[in-house]
Amino acid sequence: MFSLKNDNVPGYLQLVEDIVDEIKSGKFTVGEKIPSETELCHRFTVNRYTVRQAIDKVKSLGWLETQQGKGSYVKAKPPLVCYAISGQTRFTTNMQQVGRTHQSELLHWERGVATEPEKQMLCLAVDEQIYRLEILRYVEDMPFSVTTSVLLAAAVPSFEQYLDHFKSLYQILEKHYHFTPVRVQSTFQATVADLKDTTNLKMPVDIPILKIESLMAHPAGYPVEYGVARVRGDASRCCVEF
Amino acid sequence: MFSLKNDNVPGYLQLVEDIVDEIKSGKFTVGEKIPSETELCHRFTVNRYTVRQAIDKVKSLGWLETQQGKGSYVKAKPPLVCYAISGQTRFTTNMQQVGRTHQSELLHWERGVATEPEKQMLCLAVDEQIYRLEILRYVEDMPFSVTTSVLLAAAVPSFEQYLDHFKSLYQILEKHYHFTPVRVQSTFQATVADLKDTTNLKMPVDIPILKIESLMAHPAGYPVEYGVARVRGDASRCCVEF
DNA sequence: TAGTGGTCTAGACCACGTG
DNA sequence: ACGTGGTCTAGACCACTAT
Repeated sequence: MFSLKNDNVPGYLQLVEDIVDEIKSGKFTVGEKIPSETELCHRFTVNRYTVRQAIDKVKSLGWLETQQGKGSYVKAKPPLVCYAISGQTRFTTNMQQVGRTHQSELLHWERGVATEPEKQMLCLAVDEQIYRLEILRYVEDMPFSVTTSVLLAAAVPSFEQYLDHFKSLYQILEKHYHFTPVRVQSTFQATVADLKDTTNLKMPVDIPILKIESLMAHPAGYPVEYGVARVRGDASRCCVEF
Repeated sequence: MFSLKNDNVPGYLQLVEDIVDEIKSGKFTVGEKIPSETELCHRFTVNRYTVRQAIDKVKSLGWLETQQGKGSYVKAKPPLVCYAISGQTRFTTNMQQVGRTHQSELLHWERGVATEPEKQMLCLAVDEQIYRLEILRYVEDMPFSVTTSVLLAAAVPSFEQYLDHFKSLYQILEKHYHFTPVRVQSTFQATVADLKDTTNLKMPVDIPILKIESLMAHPAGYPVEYGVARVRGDASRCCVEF
Protein backbone atom coordinates (compact mmCIF):
# COMPACT_ATOMS: atom_id res chain seq x y z
CA MET A 1 0.00 0.00 0.00
CA PHE A 2 0.94 3.70 -0.04
CA SER A 3 2.37 3.71 -3.55
CA LEU A 4 1.55 2.93 -7.15
CA LYS A 5 4.32 1.35 -9.17
CA ASN A 6 3.37 -0.53 -12.29
CA ASP A 7 3.31 2.07 -15.06
CA ASN A 8 1.71 -0.43 -17.40
CA VAL A 9 -1.64 -0.56 -15.64
CA PRO A 10 -3.72 2.55 -14.79
CA GLY A 11 -3.33 3.85 -11.26
CA TYR A 12 -7.01 3.65 -10.40
CA LEU A 13 -7.03 -0.07 -11.23
CA GLN A 14 -4.09 -0.64 -8.88
CA LEU A 15 -6.12 1.15 -6.25
CA VAL A 16 -9.09 -1.11 -7.01
CA GLU A 17 -6.96 -4.18 -6.40
CA ASP A 18 -5.54 -2.73 -3.18
CA ILE A 19 -8.97 -1.95 -1.81
CA VAL A 20 -10.52 -5.26 -2.83
CA ASP A 21 -7.55 -7.15 -1.37
CA GLU A 22 -7.88 -5.32 1.92
CA ILE A 23 -11.56 -6.23 2.07
CA LYS A 24 -10.92 -9.85 1.11
CA SER A 25 -8.14 -10.16 3.65
CA GLY A 26 -10.48 -8.91 6.35
CA LYS A 27 -8.55 -5.73 7.07
CA PHE A 28 -11.77 -3.88 6.34
CA THR A 29 -14.67 -5.89 7.72
CA VAL A 30 -18.27 -5.96 6.58
CA GLY A 31 -20.20 -2.82 7.46
CA GLU A 32 -17.03 -0.99 8.35
CA LYS A 33 -16.19 2.43 6.94
CA ILE A 34 -13.12 2.61 4.76
CA PRO A 35 -10.89 5.72 4.81
CA SER A 36 -12.42 8.83 3.26
CA GLU A 37 -11.62 9.84 -0.30
CA THR A 38 -9.42 12.69 0.89
CA GLU A 39 -7.46 10.38 3.14
CA LEU A 40 -6.93 7.88 0.31
CA CYS A 41 -5.71 10.76 -1.86
CA HIS A 42 -3.01 11.53 0.68
CA ARG A 43 -2.05 7.91 1.30
CA PHE A 44 -1.52 7.16 -2.37
CA THR A 45 -0.57 10.69 -3.40
CA VAL A 46 -3.09 10.75 -6.22
CA ASN A 47 -5.85 13.13 -7.15
CA ARG A 48 -9.34 12.72 -5.79
CA TYR A 49 -10.61 11.95 -9.30
CA THR A 50 -8.42 8.86 -9.40
CA VAL A 51 -9.63 7.72 -6.00
CA ARG A 52 -13.24 8.19 -7.05
CA GLN A 53 -12.66 6.22 -10.26
CA ALA A 54 -11.33 3.38 -8.13
CA ILE A 55 -14.17 3.51 -5.60
CA ASP A 56 -16.75 3.54 -8.41
CA LYS A 57 -15.19 0.40 -9.81
CA VAL A 58 -15.09 -1.34 -6.43
CA LYS A 59 -18.74 -0.41 -5.97
CA SER A 60 -19.69 -1.94 -9.30
CA LEU A 61 -17.75 -5.07 -8.30
CA GLY A 62 -20.12 -5.31 -5.35
CA TRP A 63 -17.69 -4.71 -2.47
CA LEU A 64 -18.62 -1.20 -1.38
CA GLU A 65 -21.57 1.12 -1.04
CA THR A 66 -21.38 4.86 -0.44
CA GLN A 67 -23.51 7.22 1.60
CA GLN A 68 -23.31 10.90 0.91
CA GLY A 69 -22.11 12.87 3.89
CA LYS A 70 -21.00 9.71 5.71
CA GLY A 71 -18.52 7.59 3.82
CA SER A 72 -17.88 4.34 1.95
CA TYR A 73 -18.82 1.13 3.68
CA VAL A 74 -17.93 -2.49 3.00
CA LYS A 75 -21.05 -4.12 1.67
CA ALA A 76 -22.54 -7.11 3.44
CA LYS A 77 -22.79 -10.20 1.25
CA PRO A 78 -26.11 -11.94 1.84
CA PRO A 79 -25.76 -15.61 2.77
CA LEU A 80 -25.73 -17.91 -0.25
CA VAL A 81 -28.86 -19.99 -0.53
CA CYS A 82 -28.05 -23.23 -2.32
CA TYR A 83 -31.07 -24.19 -4.36
CA ALA A 84 -31.02 -27.70 -5.82
CA ILE A 85 -33.26 -28.54 -8.73
CA SER A 86 -34.03 -31.88 -10.27
CA GLY A 87 -36.97 -33.59 -11.93
CA GLN A 88 -38.98 -33.56 -8.73
CA THR A 89 -37.77 -30.91 -6.27
CA ARG A 90 -39.79 -27.78 -5.51
CA PHE A 91 -38.90 -24.51 -3.84
CA THR A 92 -40.76 -25.36 -0.66
CA THR A 93 -39.33 -28.84 -0.15
CA ASN A 94 -35.91 -27.53 -1.05
CA MET A 95 -35.85 -24.85 1.58
CA GLN A 96 -37.12 -27.30 4.18
CA GLN A 97 -34.31 -29.69 3.35
CA VAL A 98 -31.60 -27.09 3.84
CA GLY A 99 -33.30 -25.85 6.97
CA ARG A 100 -34.19 -22.34 5.83
CA THR A 101 -37.29 -20.44 6.81
CA HIS A 102 -39.25 -19.28 3.78
CA GLN A 103 -42.51 -17.73 2.67
CA SER A 104 -44.27 -17.11 -0.58
CA GLU A 105 -46.41 -14.13 -1.45
CA LEU A 106 -48.78 -13.99 -4.39
CA LEU A 107 -48.12 -10.58 -5.95
CA HIS A 108 -50.61 -10.90 -8.77
CA TRP A 109 -52.69 -13.36 -10.74
CA GLU A 110 -54.77 -13.28 -13.89
CA ARG A 111 -56.59 -15.54 -16.30
CA GLY A 112 -56.13 -14.99 -20.01
CA VAL A 113 -54.41 -16.22 -23.13
CA ALA A 114 -50.75 -17.08 -23.42
CA THR A 115 -48.20 -14.90 -25.18
CA GLU A 116 -46.45 -16.25 -28.26
CA PRO A 117 -43.32 -17.60 -26.47
CA GLU A 118 -45.48 -19.09 -23.72
CA LYS A 119 -47.62 -20.83 -26.31
CA GLN A 120 -44.55 -22.29 -27.92
CA MET A 121 -43.10 -23.60 -24.66
CA LEU A 122 -46.41 -25.16 -23.59
CA CYS A 123 -47.22 -26.44 -27.12
CA LEU A 124 -50.57 -24.64 -26.97
CA ALA A 125 -53.22 -24.39 -29.64
CA VAL A 126 -54.37 -20.87 -30.47
CA ASP A 127 -56.06 -18.91 -27.70
CA GLU A 128 -56.01 -21.60 -25.07
CA GLN A 129 -56.71 -20.21 -21.60
CA ILE A 130 -53.97 -19.96 -18.99
CA TYR A 131 -53.49 -18.69 -15.45
CA ARG A 132 -50.54 -16.37 -14.91
CA LEU A 133 -49.21 -16.06 -11.35
CA GLU A 134 -46.52 -13.78 -10.01
CA ILE A 135 -44.99 -15.09 -6.81
CA LEU A 136 -42.46 -13.37 -4.56
CA ARG A 137 -40.43 -15.75 -2.42
CA TYR A 138 -38.57 -14.96 0.78
CA VAL A 139 -35.77 -16.92 2.39
CA GLU A 140 -34.88 -16.04 5.96
CA ASP A 141 -37.10 -12.95 5.50
CA MET A 142 -34.99 -11.69 2.58
CA PRO A 143 -36.75 -11.17 -0.77
CA PHE A 144 -35.17 -13.94 -2.80
CA SER A 145 -36.90 -14.47 -6.13
CA VAL A 146 -39.80 -13.41 -8.30
CA THR A 147 -41.40 -16.15 -10.36
CA THR A 148 -43.91 -15.81 -13.16
CA SER A 149 -45.80 -19.07 -13.59
CA VAL A 150 -48.06 -19.83 -16.52
CA LEU A 151 -50.47 -22.72 -15.89
CA LEU A 152 -52.63 -24.49 -18.41
CA ALA A 153 -56.15 -23.52 -17.35
CA ALA A 154 -57.56 -26.80 -18.63
CA ALA A 155 -55.41 -28.67 -16.11
CA VAL A 156 -56.51 -26.55 -13.14
CA PRO A 157 -60.22 -25.67 -13.53
CA SER A 158 -61.49 -22.92 -11.21
CA PHE A 159 -57.99 -22.29 -9.96
CA GLU A 160 -58.91 -18.87 -8.53
CA GLN A 161 -60.89 -20.39 -5.67
CA TYR A 162 -57.66 -21.62 -4.07
CA LEU A 163 -55.68 -18.38 -4.32
CA ASP A 164 -56.84 -16.80 -1.04
CA HIS A 165 -54.25 -17.21 1.69
CA PHE A 166 -51.80 -18.47 -0.93
CA LYS A 167 -48.96 -20.46 0.53
CA SER A 168 -47.48 -22.77 -2.07
CA LEU A 169 -48.32 -23.42 -5.71
CA TYR A 170 -47.47 -27.08 -5.61
CA GLN A 171 -49.45 -27.60 -2.42
CA ILE A 172 -52.55 -26.43 -4.30
CA LEU A 173 -51.83 -28.68 -7.26
CA GLU A 174 -51.27 -31.71 -5.07
CA LYS A 175 -54.15 -31.10 -2.67
CA HIS A 176 -56.86 -30.03 -5.09
CA TYR A 177 -55.82 -31.42 -8.47
CA HIS A 178 -53.96 -34.52 -7.31
CA PHE A 179 -50.89 -34.24 -9.49
CA THR A 180 -47.27 -33.12 -9.12
CA PRO A 181 -45.61 -31.55 -12.15
CA VAL A 182 -42.34 -33.03 -13.35
CA ARG A 183 -39.45 -30.84 -14.53
CA VAL A 184 -38.74 -31.29 -18.23
CA GLN A 185 -36.04 -28.68 -18.75
CA SER A 186 -34.55 -25.58 -17.19
CA THR A 187 -32.59 -22.80 -18.83
CA PHE A 188 -30.15 -20.59 -16.92
CA GLN A 189 -29.13 -17.09 -17.80
CA ALA A 190 -27.33 -14.26 -16.03
CA THR A 191 -28.87 -10.84 -16.67
CA VAL A 192 -28.87 -7.36 -15.24
CA ALA A 193 -31.73 -6.56 -12.91
CA ASP A 194 -34.40 -4.39 -14.45
CA LEU A 195 -36.43 -1.82 -12.56
CA LYS A 196 -39.19 -4.28 -11.67
CA ASP A 197 -36.67 -6.73 -10.18
CA THR A 198 -34.97 -4.14 -8.02
CA THR A 199 -38.35 -2.98 -6.72
CA ASN A 200 -39.74 -6.44 -6.02
CA LEU A 201 -36.54 -7.79 -4.51
CA LYS A 202 -35.73 -4.52 -2.68
CA MET A 203 -32.21 -4.85 -4.05
CA PRO A 204 -29.43 -2.35 -4.20
CA VAL A 205 -28.70 -1.62 -7.88
CA ASP A 206 -26.03 -3.38 -9.92
CA ILE A 207 -26.78 -6.87 -8.68
CA PRO A 208 -27.01 -9.54 -11.36
CA ILE A 209 -30.05 -11.78 -11.64
CA LEU A 210 -30.05 -15.52 -12.24
CA LYS A 211 -32.95 -16.15 -14.58
CA ILE A 212 -34.24 -19.73 -14.52
CA GLU A 213 -36.85 -20.72 -17.11
CA SER A 214 -38.47 -24.05 -16.37
CA LEU A 215 -40.89 -26.21 -18.27
CA MET A 216 -42.92 -28.62 -16.16
CA ALA A 217 -45.08 -31.47 -17.38
CA HIS A 218 -48.11 -33.27 -16.02
CA PRO A 219 -47.24 -36.85 -14.95
CA ALA A 220 -49.41 -37.88 -17.90
CA GLY A 221 -46.82 -36.30 -20.17
CA TYR A 222 -48.17 -33.01 -21.52
CA PRO A 223 -46.64 -29.61 -20.61
CA VAL A 224 -48.61 -28.00 -17.79
CA GLU A 225 -46.53 -25.13 -16.40
CA TYR A 226 -43.95 -22.71 -17.73
CA GLY A 227 -42.18 -20.66 -15.08
CA VAL A 228 -39.59 -17.91 -15.19
CA ALA A 229 -37.80 -17.33 -11.90
CA ARG A 230 -35.64 -14.25 -11.38
CA VAL A 231 -33.36 -14.89 -8.43
CA ARG A 232 -30.94 -12.55 -6.65
CA GLY A 233 -27.58 -13.55 -8.06
CA ASP A 234 -25.61 -12.53 -5.00
CA ALA A 235 -27.81 -14.65 -2.77
CA SER A 236 -28.12 -17.95 -4.56
CA ARG A 237 -26.44 -20.90 -6.18
CA CYS A 238 -28.50 -23.38 -8.12
CA CYS A 239 -27.29 -26.94 -8.11
CA VAL A 240 -28.18 -29.66 -10.63
CA GLU A 241 -27.31 -33.33 -10.16
CA PHE A 242 -26.93 -35.68 -13.11
CA MET B 1 -31.14 18.60 -26.95
CA PHE B 2 -28.47 21.33 -26.84
CA SER B 3 -29.25 22.47 -23.32
CA LEU B 4 -29.55 21.26 -19.75
CA LYS B 5 -32.34 22.80 -17.73
CA ASN B 6 -33.54 20.97 -14.66
CA ASP B 7 -31.32 22.11 -11.81
CA ASN B 8 -32.76 19.42 -9.58
CA VAL B 9 -31.17 16.50 -11.40
CA PRO B 10 -27.42 16.26 -12.18
CA GLY B 11 -26.45 17.35 -15.68
CA TYR B 12 -24.78 14.08 -16.60
CA LEU B 13 -28.02 12.19 -15.90
CA GLN B 14 -29.93 14.51 -18.22
CA LEU B 15 -27.30 13.70 -20.83
CA VAL B 16 -27.82 10.00 -20.17
CA GLU B 17 -31.52 10.34 -20.87
CA ASP B 18 -30.90 12.32 -24.03
CA ILE B 19 -28.45 9.76 -25.40
CA VAL B 20 -30.56 6.73 -24.49
CA ASP B 21 -33.66 8.37 -25.98
CA GLU B 22 -31.85 9.06 -29.23
CA ILE B 23 -30.77 5.43 -29.42
CA LYS B 24 -34.23 4.11 -28.57
CA SER B 25 -35.86 6.42 -31.11
CA GLY B 26 -33.54 5.06 -33.76
CA LYS B 27 -31.75 8.36 -34.39
CA PHE B 28 -28.55 6.47 -33.62
CA THR B 29 -28.78 2.96 -35.03
CA VAL B 30 -26.96 -0.19 -33.94
CA GLY B 31 -23.28 -0.14 -34.82
CA GLU B 32 -23.36 3.56 -35.58
CA LYS B 33 -20.90 6.02 -34.09
CA ILE B 34 -22.32 8.70 -31.85
CA PRO B 35 -20.75 12.19 -31.77
CA SER B 36 -17.31 12.39 -30.15
CA GLU B 37 -16.90 13.48 -26.55
CA THR B 38 -15.50 16.84 -27.62
CA GLU B 39 -18.43 17.46 -29.91
CA LEU B 40 -20.92 16.58 -27.16
CA CYS B 41 -19.07 19.01 -24.86
CA HIS B 42 -19.70 21.82 -27.35
CA ARG B 43 -23.30 20.87 -28.07
CA PHE B 44 -24.28 20.83 -24.42
CA THR B 45 -21.73 23.39 -23.26
CA VAL B 46 -20.47 21.14 -20.49
CA ASN B 47 -17.05 19.91 -19.52
CA ARG B 48 -15.65 16.69 -20.95
CA TYR B 49 -15.78 15.11 -17.48
CA THR B 50 -19.55 15.48 -17.44
CA VAL B 51 -19.87 13.97 -20.89
CA ARG B 52 -17.69 11.04 -19.88
CA GLN B 53 -19.74 10.45 -16.73
CA ALA B 54 -22.84 10.26 -18.93
CA ILE B 55 -21.25 7.94 -21.48
CA ASP B 56 -19.99 5.65 -18.69
CA LYS B 57 -23.53 5.38 -17.36
CA VAL B 58 -25.02 4.67 -20.80
CA LYS B 59 -22.34 1.99 -21.27
CA SER B 60 -23.24 0.33 -17.98
CA LEU B 61 -26.88 0.33 -19.08
CA GLY B 62 -25.75 -1.70 -22.07
CA TRP B 63 -26.45 0.78 -24.87
CA LEU B 64 -22.94 1.86 -25.87
CA GLU B 65 -19.43 0.54 -26.15
CA THR B 66 -16.31 2.59 -26.68
CA GLN B 67 -13.17 1.98 -28.70
CA GLN B 68 -10.08 3.94 -27.91
CA GLY B 69 -8.93 6.00 -30.85
CA LYS B 70 -12.20 5.48 -32.69
CA GLY B 71 -15.32 6.54 -30.84
CA SER B 72 -18.47 5.42 -29.04
CA TYR B 73 -20.74 3.02 -30.88
CA VAL B 74 -24.30 1.90 -30.31
CA LYS B 75 -23.95 -1.63 -29.03
CA ALA B 76 -25.33 -4.61 -30.85
CA LYS B 77 -26.84 -7.19 -28.54
CA PRO B 78 -24.74 -10.33 -29.07
CA PRO B 79 -26.63 -13.36 -30.35
CA LEU B 80 -27.60 -15.73 -27.57
CA VAL B 81 -25.59 -18.92 -27.63
CA CYS B 82 -27.72 -21.69 -26.23
CA TYR B 83 -25.45 -24.08 -24.42
CA ALA B 84 -27.03 -27.39 -23.42
CA ILE B 85 -25.40 -29.48 -20.70
CA SER B 86 -26.15 -33.00 -19.65
CA GLY B 87 -24.26 -35.98 -18.29
CA GLN B 88 -22.30 -36.36 -21.50
CA THR B 89 -22.20 -33.16 -23.54
CA ARG B 90 -19.03 -31.10 -23.95
CA PHE B 91 -18.41 -27.59 -25.16
CA THR B 92 -16.98 -28.77 -28.48
CA THR B 93 -19.73 -31.21 -29.38
CA ASN B 94 -22.31 -28.71 -28.22
CA MET B 95 -21.15 -25.94 -30.49
CA GLN B 96 -20.96 -28.33 -33.40
CA GLN B 97 -24.54 -29.40 -32.80
CA VAL B 98 -25.90 -25.86 -32.89
CA GLY B 99 -23.73 -25.09 -35.90
CA ARG B 100 -21.47 -22.46 -34.33
CA THR B 101 -17.82 -21.95 -35.15
CA HIS B 102 -15.65 -22.12 -32.06
CA GLN B 103 -12.06 -22.26 -30.85
CA SER B 104 -10.29 -22.85 -27.58
CA GLU B 105 -7.12 -21.18 -26.40
CA LEU B 106 -5.01 -22.44 -23.51
CA LEU B 107 -4.24 -19.31 -21.51
CA HIS B 108 -2.20 -20.98 -18.80
CA TRP B 109 -1.40 -24.31 -17.24
CA GLU B 110 0.41 -25.52 -14.14
CA ARG B 111 1.02 -28.62 -12.10
CA GLY B 112 0.70 -28.42 -8.35
CA VAL B 113 -1.46 -29.24 -5.37
CA ALA B 114 -5.16 -28.53 -5.10
CA THR B 115 -6.60 -25.73 -3.00
CA GLU B 116 -8.84 -26.62 -0.10
CA PRO B 117 -12.19 -26.27 -1.95
CA GLU B 118 -10.77 -28.16 -4.94
CA LYS B 119 -9.65 -30.97 -2.65
CA GLN B 120 -13.08 -31.19 -1.16
CA MET B 121 -14.85 -31.33 -4.54
CA LEU B 122 -12.47 -33.96 -5.90
CA CYS B 123 -12.37 -35.93 -2.62
CA LEU B 124 -8.58 -35.71 -2.59
CA ALA B 125 -6.16 -36.94 0.03
CA VAL B 126 -3.66 -34.37 1.29
CA ASP B 127 -1.21 -32.96 -1.24
CA GLU B 128 -2.32 -35.00 -4.19
CA GLN B 129 -0.98 -33.58 -7.47
CA ILE B 130 -3.30 -31.86 -9.95
CA TYR B 131 -3.07 -30.05 -13.28
CA ARG B 132 -4.75 -26.66 -13.44
CA LEU B 133 -5.72 -25.36 -16.88
CA GLU B 134 -7.15 -22.02 -17.87
CA ILE B 135 -9.00 -22.16 -21.16
CA LEU B 136 -10.48 -19.26 -23.13
CA ARG B 137 -13.26 -20.25 -25.49
CA TYR B 138 -14.50 -18.35 -28.52
CA VAL B 139 -17.84 -18.71 -30.29
CA GLU B 140 -18.15 -17.09 -33.70
CA ASP B 141 -14.85 -15.32 -32.91
CA MET B 142 -16.33 -13.70 -29.80
CA PRO B 143 -14.61 -14.42 -26.45
CA PHE B 144 -17.29 -16.47 -24.76
CA SER B 145 -16.06 -18.12 -21.58
CA VAL B 146 -13.06 -18.67 -19.36
CA THR B 147 -12.82 -22.05 -17.70
CA THR B 148 -10.49 -23.17 -14.93
CA SER B 149 -10.16 -26.94 -14.97
CA VAL B 150 -8.52 -28.95 -12.22
CA LEU B 151 -7.53 -32.45 -13.30
CA LEU B 152 -6.40 -35.28 -11.08
CA ALA B 153 -2.74 -35.75 -12.11
CA ALA B 154 -2.88 -39.47 -11.32
CA ALA B 155 -5.53 -39.89 -14.01
CA VAL B 156 -3.54 -38.06 -16.69
CA PRO B 157 0.17 -38.88 -16.28
CA SER B 158 2.57 -36.66 -18.25
CA PHE B 159 -0.31 -34.45 -19.30
CA GLU B 160 2.00 -31.59 -20.29
CA GLN B 161 3.24 -33.39 -23.37
CA TYR B 162 -0.15 -32.94 -25.03
CA LEU B 163 -0.58 -29.24 -24.31
CA ASP B 164 1.23 -27.87 -27.37
CA HIS B 165 -1.20 -26.79 -30.06
CA PHE B 166 -4.04 -27.24 -27.58
CA LYS B 167 -7.41 -27.64 -29.23
CA SER B 168 -9.79 -29.43 -26.91
CA LEU B 169 -9.43 -30.84 -23.42
CA TYR B 170 -11.74 -33.76 -23.97
CA GLN B 171 -10.07 -34.64 -27.25
CA ILE B 172 -6.83 -35.14 -25.30
CA LEU B 173 -8.54 -37.23 -22.65
CA GLU B 174 -10.23 -39.43 -25.22
CA LYS B 175 -7.30 -39.79 -27.59
CA HIS B 176 -4.46 -40.26 -25.12
CA TYR B 177 -6.09 -41.51 -21.94
CA HIS B 178 -9.04 -43.36 -23.44
CA PHE B 179 -11.80 -42.11 -21.17
CA THR B 180 -14.58 -39.53 -21.29
CA PRO B 181 -15.55 -37.83 -18.04
CA VAL B 182 -19.17 -37.94 -16.96
CA ARG B 183 -20.90 -34.93 -15.43
CA VAL B 184 -21.86 -35.51 -11.80
CA GLN B 185 -23.22 -32.10 -10.88
CA SER B 186 -23.22 -28.48 -11.97
CA THR B 187 -23.89 -25.37 -9.95
CA PHE B 188 -25.10 -22.12 -11.50
CA GLN B 189 -24.58 -18.66 -10.16
CA ALA B 190 -24.96 -15.13 -11.53
CA THR B 191 -22.11 -12.84 -10.53
CA VAL B 192 -20.56 -9.57 -11.56
CA ALA B 193 -17.52 -9.84 -13.80
CA ASP B 194 -14.25 -9.31 -11.97
CA LEU B 195 -11.24 -7.60 -13.49
CA LYS B 196 -9.77 -10.86 -14.78
CA ASP B 197 -13.03 -11.73 -16.55
CA THR B 198 -13.37 -8.39 -18.28
CA THR B 199 -9.77 -8.63 -19.48
CA ASN B 200 -9.99 -12.21 -20.68
CA LEU B 201 -13.40 -11.84 -22.28
CA LYS B 202 -12.63 -8.37 -23.65
CA MET B 203 -16.02 -7.38 -22.32
CA PRO B 204 -17.55 -3.98 -22.05
CA VAL B 205 -18.00 -3.11 -18.38
CA ASP B 206 -20.79 -4.24 -16.09
CA ILE B 207 -21.92 -7.37 -17.90
CA PRO B 208 -23.05 -10.18 -15.59
CA ILE B 209 -21.29 -13.53 -15.65
CA LEU B 210 -22.91 -16.94 -15.51
CA LYS B 211 -20.63 -19.04 -13.33
CA ILE B 212 -20.98 -22.77 -13.86
CA GLU B 213 -19.10 -25.08 -11.50
CA SER B 214 -18.99 -28.67 -12.68
CA LEU B 215 -17.78 -31.87 -11.15
CA MET B 216 -16.86 -34.61 -13.63
CA ALA B 217 -16.15 -38.24 -12.84
CA HIS B 218 -14.10 -40.95 -14.51
CA PRO B 219 -16.37 -43.63 -16.01
CA ALA B 220 -14.92 -45.86 -13.29
CA GLY B 221 -16.69 -43.66 -10.78
CA TYR B 222 -14.13 -41.48 -9.02
CA PRO B 223 -14.05 -37.65 -9.45
CA VAL B 224 -11.49 -36.67 -12.05
CA GLU B 225 -12.12 -33.04 -13.00
CA TYR B 226 -13.49 -29.96 -11.31
CA GLY B 227 -14.17 -27.04 -13.63
CA VAL B 228 -15.36 -23.49 -13.10
CA ALA B 229 -16.63 -21.81 -16.26
CA ARG B 230 -17.30 -18.08 -16.34
CA VAL B 231 -19.53 -17.30 -19.29
CA ARG B 232 -20.67 -13.94 -20.72
CA GLY B 233 -24.18 -13.56 -19.37
CA ASP B 234 -25.42 -11.40 -22.23
CA ALA B 235 -24.31 -13.98 -24.78
CA SER B 236 -25.46 -17.28 -23.39
CA ARG B 237 -28.29 -19.39 -22.07
CA CYS B 238 -27.51 -22.74 -20.53
CA CYS B 239 -30.13 -25.42 -20.95
CA VAL B 240 -30.52 -28.56 -18.82
CA GLU B 241 -32.85 -31.42 -19.75
CA PHE B 242 -34.28 -33.76 -17.13
C1' DT C 1 -19.11 23.99 11.83
C1' DA C 2 -16.42 20.45 9.95
C1' DG C 3 -16.10 16.40 7.25
C1' DT C 4 -18.05 13.51 3.81
C1' DG C 5 -19.37 12.08 -0.86
C1' DG C 6 -21.61 14.17 -5.50
C1' DT C 7 -21.06 17.23 -9.31
C1' DC C 8 -18.36 20.07 -12.33
C1' DT C 9 -14.66 23.07 -14.69
C1' DA C 10 -10.22 23.75 -17.17
C1' DG C 11 -6.69 22.17 -18.27
C1' DA C 12 -2.87 18.22 -19.51
C1' DC C 13 -0.56 14.05 -21.49
C1' DC C 14 -1.01 9.39 -23.26
C1' DA C 15 -2.38 5.26 -26.34
C1' DC C 16 -4.68 4.09 -30.15
C1' DG C 17 -6.69 4.17 -35.02
C1' DT C 18 -6.90 6.37 -39.45
C1' DG C 19 -5.34 9.19 -43.00
C1' DA D 1 -0.37 14.49 -38.21
C1' DC D 2 -4.70 14.44 -36.33
C1' DG D 3 -8.80 13.06 -33.91
C1' DT D 4 -10.38 9.72 -30.70
C1' DG D 5 -11.14 7.83 -26.08
C1' DG D 6 -8.29 6.77 -21.45
C1' DT D 7 -5.96 8.61 -17.54
C1' DC D 8 -4.86 12.25 -14.39
C1' DT D 9 -4.08 16.87 -11.86
C1' DA D 10 -5.72 21.01 -9.26
C1' DG D 11 -8.89 23.24 -8.15
C1' DA D 12 -14.26 24.60 -6.95
C1' DC D 13 -19.04 24.46 -5.06
C1' DC D 14 -22.88 21.72 -3.45
C1' DA D 15 -25.80 18.41 -0.49
C1' DC D 16 -25.79 15.69 3.19
C1' DT D 17 -24.48 13.92 8.04
C1' DA D 18 -22.75 14.43 12.43
C1' DT D 19 -21.60 17.24 16.55
